[in-house]
Amino acid sequence: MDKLETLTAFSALSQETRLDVFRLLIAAGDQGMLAGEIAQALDVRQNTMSANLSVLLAAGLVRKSREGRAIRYCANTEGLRGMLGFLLRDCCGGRPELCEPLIEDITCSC
Amino acid sequence: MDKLETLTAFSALSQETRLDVFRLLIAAGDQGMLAGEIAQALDVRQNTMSANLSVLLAAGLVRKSREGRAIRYCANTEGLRGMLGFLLRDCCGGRPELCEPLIEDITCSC
DNA sequence: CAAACAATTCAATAATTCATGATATATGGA
DNA sequence: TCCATATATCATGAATTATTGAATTGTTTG
Repeated sequence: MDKLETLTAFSALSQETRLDVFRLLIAAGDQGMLAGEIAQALDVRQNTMSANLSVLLAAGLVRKSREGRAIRYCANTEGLRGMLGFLLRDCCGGRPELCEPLIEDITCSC
Repeated sequence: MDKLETLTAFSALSQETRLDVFRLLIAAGDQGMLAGEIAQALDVRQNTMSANLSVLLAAGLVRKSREGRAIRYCANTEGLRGMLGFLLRDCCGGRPELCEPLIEDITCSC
């Protein structure tokens, strides 16, 4: 993850609806949610939600897959991990081996 | 850390100069850096840097302390921790005890 | 193939954010 | 007190971002 990707990810999460979506998808776990379900759960219009989901997708924070005529979205913990990795890369006096294991663990494949 | 604070923190880190500053301060560790040093290191005008430092301060991501006529800024890992905590609060099917220890550890008091 | 449904894209407006120049505040030293 | 240094604030204009209504694409069912 480079600086631009990290900025894009932070920018994506700095908007209320998108933060709500990401947290919802984190809570939903591996099975994710359909776009329509997400819009309904958060009481946001369909096209607004679609635009916000595209932003999260472009930021690498969610993944999508078609399911019949609906589209399923899942949180992409890989993206979150990359973001934290870039942010904290030099946090231990340039010895990343001290922090990287924690960053690996935090993204909850638990 | 509530939703508004989290949004403020993400917003603060979604701007290139501020992301650079935060990473610089993370790397600088406990001793932090003077406002002028930061501006010089990143080649940013004094008033622009001051405005950006205020944003980081308001977001709880840095702390400041006066030192003679200069002002020293340090990364505030507490703020980062809160942000991640809010983001991942429900990541383990509502069993925070699975993730919170990791979130505690990640902010590198190492 | 046509109708219904799910989601996306487009164009336009409204709101927010950013850097800048000028000015102001605060501290230390002569 | 007067000046120099270090940082912060203010007002402005330029650029970016968000939401909306309307139109469009892709999918399933009859």
